[in-house]
Amino acid sequence: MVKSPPMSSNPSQLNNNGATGAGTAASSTSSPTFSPLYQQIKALIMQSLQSGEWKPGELIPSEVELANRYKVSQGTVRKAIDELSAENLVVRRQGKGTFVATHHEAKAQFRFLRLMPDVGEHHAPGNRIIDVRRLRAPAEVARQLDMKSGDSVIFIKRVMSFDGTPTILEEIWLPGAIFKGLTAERLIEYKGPMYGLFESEFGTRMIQASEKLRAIAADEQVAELLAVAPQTPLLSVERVSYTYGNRPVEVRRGLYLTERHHYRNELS
Amino acid sequence: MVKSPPMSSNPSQLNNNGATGAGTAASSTSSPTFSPLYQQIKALIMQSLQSGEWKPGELIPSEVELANRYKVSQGTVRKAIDELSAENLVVRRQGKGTFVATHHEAKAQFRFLRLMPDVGEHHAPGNRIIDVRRLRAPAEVARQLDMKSGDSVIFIKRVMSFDGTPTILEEIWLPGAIFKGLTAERLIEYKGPMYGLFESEFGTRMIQASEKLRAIAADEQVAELLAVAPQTPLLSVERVSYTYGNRPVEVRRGLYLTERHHYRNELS
DNA sequence: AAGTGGTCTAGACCACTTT
DNA sequence: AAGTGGTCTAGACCACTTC
Repeated sequence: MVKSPPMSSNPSQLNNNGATGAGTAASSTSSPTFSPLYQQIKALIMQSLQSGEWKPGELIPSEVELANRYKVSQGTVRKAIDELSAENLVVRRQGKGTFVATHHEAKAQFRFLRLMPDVGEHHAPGNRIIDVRRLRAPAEVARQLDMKSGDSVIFIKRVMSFDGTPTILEEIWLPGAIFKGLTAERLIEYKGPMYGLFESEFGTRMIQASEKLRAIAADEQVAELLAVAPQTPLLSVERVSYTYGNRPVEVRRGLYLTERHHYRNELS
Repeated sequence: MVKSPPMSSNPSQLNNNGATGAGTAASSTSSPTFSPLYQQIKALIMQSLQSGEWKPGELIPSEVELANRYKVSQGTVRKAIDELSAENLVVRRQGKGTFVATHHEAKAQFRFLRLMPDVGEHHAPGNRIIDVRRLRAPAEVARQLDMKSGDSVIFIKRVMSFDGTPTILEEIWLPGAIFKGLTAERLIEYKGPMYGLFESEFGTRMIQASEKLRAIAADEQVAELLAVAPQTPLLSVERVSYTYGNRPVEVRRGLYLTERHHYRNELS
């Protein structure tokens, strides 16, 4: 007599385990792994993001609409979107809706560029493309990109300048299969962050990255490109970037001149 | 006629704006700033953490109990604790309860130590205390600690070793008023992370930190302490640590030898 | 006025832990 | 069996945006 819960129809093909309440583990029989409903919804939404059903910058369906589509309550959809929002995959705007996150925004610009000027503001960097070519992946790069050694990759070498001072020398490797049409011209003429170009022109959105930092001494070739003395200490930043599903799609090795800049990191 | 919501008594001195529903902005009149109920609850809980009503490692009252205390629903308390958990101020354990986070845990150890060995696991570091003394705060340190130049600070200088290899040279400044009884003996005899000592013996818990990284060259004094050649490139890490209420309570300048280690950072 | 995300409540059931 | 956090639902009202 204690119970008279409202009871809606069971979510179609989702693994909800009967009743109104929630549940994590298996209930009836079979099936190896179960997860909370909102995690399943989250995974479904992420699939739609990955497949391009909703593109960067676009509005995704409202919470009510998604709740109807997936046959769950709005609160469950809400919790799923909460996590996607916390992971910077979508952006919520009160009164307007929920949008697919994009690298074409002033806000998202510096999420992947942690080098800050010691004093003053961040200006738009200069971008000098030194080299773009197609080559066979070196063993170490292939390993990091989860490719076979010798597979085709696009290689980019460039120098970024701040206030006219060469500051970052970067080498970038990208899977050739994904970034087939990428040329030096396209990189030079493109205004804005490189990840914006990748997202718009190649349908590949970087959503996470892992960096290893070291201090090294500039060799002669590097010193010349950065216009500093050989042996100048440089901050070495080796990055592997990932797209949906933790698929590695970029290796980037940067050398940062830190005489008037620093790499900012918040520990929390 | 559309409404017959359940309606509980109004939360005592909290700024709930009538009715069952929520609300952010002002409703009736007066009062300058408002915030969602769960934010107010979060602030109240944080006060209890800061005041030491619930100490690190201890169990805090259950969600139901807190809901009764603050005269709000369990869901509202839940959302408050969700955020505290996301900020690593508390740790939830299903079936057991919610605990105040502590630096005395294997898990929390490496939240503030990002230097990782290139290969293999992290071993317990050796800790050689070079100097501990009381002195007047240099201008720059005073500024970072929000103190007056010349105020009393505790100064610590130490070298940490991994696998017997000197790897980190650190200088640390702490407000003298807070860390009065801190001696070299105490630092040497203490086993475990320094932040655990600060938390247990001085009632000051570091909850957040901000770091600036640079590459520099070792001078002769540094080179000798780290047993490397002068001019060896080192990773300079300047940290300001904060306790509750964003109060800065530590300045730390570290020089990391990155020949067999790297500073790991996840961008997400 | 209608639609969207944001807050709050109440109640139910679940999984996990301890008694 | 009792208590705790974890999930799910339904419904109400709010603030913000657009029509």
